[in-house]
Amino acid sequence: MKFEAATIKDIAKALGLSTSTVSRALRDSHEISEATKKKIRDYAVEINYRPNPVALSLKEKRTLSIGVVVSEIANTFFSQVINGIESIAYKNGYNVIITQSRESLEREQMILDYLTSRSIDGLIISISSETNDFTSLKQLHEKRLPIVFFDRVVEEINTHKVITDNLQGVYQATQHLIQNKFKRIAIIASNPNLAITRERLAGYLQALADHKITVDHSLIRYCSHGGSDVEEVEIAVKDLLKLKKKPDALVLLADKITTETFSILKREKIKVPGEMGVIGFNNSKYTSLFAPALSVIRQPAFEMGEKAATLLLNLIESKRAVTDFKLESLAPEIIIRESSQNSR
Amino acid sequence: MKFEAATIKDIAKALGLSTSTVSRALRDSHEISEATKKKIRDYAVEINYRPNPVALSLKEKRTLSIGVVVSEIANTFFSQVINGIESIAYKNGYNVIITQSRESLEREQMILDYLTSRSIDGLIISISSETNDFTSLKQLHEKRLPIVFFDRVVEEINTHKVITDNLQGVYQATQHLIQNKFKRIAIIASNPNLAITRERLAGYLQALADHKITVDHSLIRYCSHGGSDVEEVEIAVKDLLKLKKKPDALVLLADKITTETFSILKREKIKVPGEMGVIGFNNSKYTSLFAPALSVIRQPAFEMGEKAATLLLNLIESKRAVTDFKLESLAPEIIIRESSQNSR
DNA sequence: TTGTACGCGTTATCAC
DNA sequence: GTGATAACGCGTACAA
Repeated sequence: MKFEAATIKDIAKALGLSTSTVSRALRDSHEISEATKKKIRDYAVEINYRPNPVALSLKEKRTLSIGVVVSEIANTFFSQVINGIESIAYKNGYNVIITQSRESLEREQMILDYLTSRSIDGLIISISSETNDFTSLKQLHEKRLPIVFFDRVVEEINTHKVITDNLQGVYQATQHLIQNKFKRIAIIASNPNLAITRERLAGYLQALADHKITVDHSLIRYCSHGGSDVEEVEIAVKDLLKLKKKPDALVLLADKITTETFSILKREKIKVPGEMGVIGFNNSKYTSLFAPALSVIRQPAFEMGEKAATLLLNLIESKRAVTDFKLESLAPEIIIRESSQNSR
Repeated sequence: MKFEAATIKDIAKALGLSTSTVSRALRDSHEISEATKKKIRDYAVEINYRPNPVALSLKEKRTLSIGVVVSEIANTFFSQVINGIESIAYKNGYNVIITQSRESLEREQMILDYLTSRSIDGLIISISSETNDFTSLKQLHEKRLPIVFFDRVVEEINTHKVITDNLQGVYQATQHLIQNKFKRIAIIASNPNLAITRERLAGYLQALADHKITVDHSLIRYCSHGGSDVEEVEIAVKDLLKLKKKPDALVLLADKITTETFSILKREKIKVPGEMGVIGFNNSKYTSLFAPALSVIRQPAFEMGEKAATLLLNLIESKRAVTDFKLESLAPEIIIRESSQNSR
């Protein structure tokens, strides 16, 4: 079952003209007489002619579409980034093909293989938490596929990158807890493979150092799937709760880890913030409706998407090879609500 | 800046063969000798040859991609549906192009125009809340573009449709409130243009009728943008609160209306469920973390996506014109939590 | 001002 | 068993 559409040929035949005349008329070439142009245009409208983008792509070796790879669309942060990307892309006549790696390296490879077999002009990607092998991304980069990283970037690949100032965000969050008299601040991080995990941890460590608090390594936990595996969060939280010297506050370094942890604490009837102060990364509006309302580190997701898309379109449309790559670091927003206010 | 990839021609030239031989060898045709095949295959692997999907599309008049139009990706319900669509599409070698109408008829038209100018093989759509003119969808349908509707379907267009059993869902939710001794149950609906709005309202009305409660039309409100316009929800809620005979419970007929209303009640310090019982459509996991935990009507979103995609692929791949169209109606899940439990 | 011929990458058809 | 050619739809260099 297929639906057929009109082509230039159809117009040419119907009007007794050649395809080139029709083509030129439709592109408003000055070498076509107004009379013919009008005739052709009118007929084109009449039969609702649309140029075939596939034929154009083949000819011009571009598809006017960009690929986006995120770990999960349903994650608010990513869907907001995608909104940003989309808004810029559409404005510039580009299509956006969105795909999800679901935190799997294997799926990410498949997607990259598929997308880049020539059906996209450029790529915007936040790598999966599993990804520790960048050869296929490197190959694509060497083949000069325009790539922009955001959020989970690959440090070793030299191209545009858009991130949140992760270190600052976590530094401020941790400092906020310290100033609220929390004494044993634990942290649950995502996969240590990821550069953002290391940066975020650095913010935590620096805040402790600046406030002359010695690091207790038993208070640092990792979730290698960034919280998308519910059990790993459960293990991390319960391990912390089992410690002889329990933490009295938590910094949570990924959206899913944050909500999952909050849910576990609720289930375990741990009072927040009474027994446990909580602040964590999360981009959902819903966290303000939690009880207690959740303090969060919020990333400027929409803006990140806009920036990433703008940079990518620059790369795609630049005539010569770009060598001056930017690292855009946007300030996160620290939203203090009840969950991190120590009443002691 | 562009990246070039190997073509059949390159292989042919390098090996001193014709393009047709190479093409046949790569498709494992029996009319090519094993020796030649091996030589060609090895070289193809060596230079990492990938067939150009654009050329294939042009030749085969299909793009192996399907378009999806939703009002907003960031809406959990839609992102879950998209997950379902994606899972089926990828399994069958199809690409998914996701777009957002942002509840705007104009944007929806643009998207349809763009997508269907031949760059997709089929369409899965949940129309925008503004859409009351279906001519362009009808035209596409007449041109035999395979279309599957989900959620917000167009009744007048005869094709596959996947919906939740909206009437039942709202019926049960309303009945639950009645059984919990709520006496004045108000309802905030989405745009009355939408078939789902009418169905959902019918569920409410039927539940009232079955329990011999007379309908009070002052308790029925509409949000024409489905709650994506914050103010319209604010107006609806405040109007209800201003009534001389205030409602003591609310049924909310769209995801955004639900969370927005909840947020307003919280801000206005209306006790839920003490002063106002609440139940509404919502697909986010987060609602269980609200205080009070929110009772919801949950749609089987992932499954809806799977079903819609499966039906669409059937349409696309069917040899003859399909005339037997299905209306799949999936059961919603009514999740009772605190917000709808009357303690009186 | 308009028409002819070619190429983008691939495969089907026909020829050798 | 392999090669040449046409076709998919479009735009453009070259011809007229």
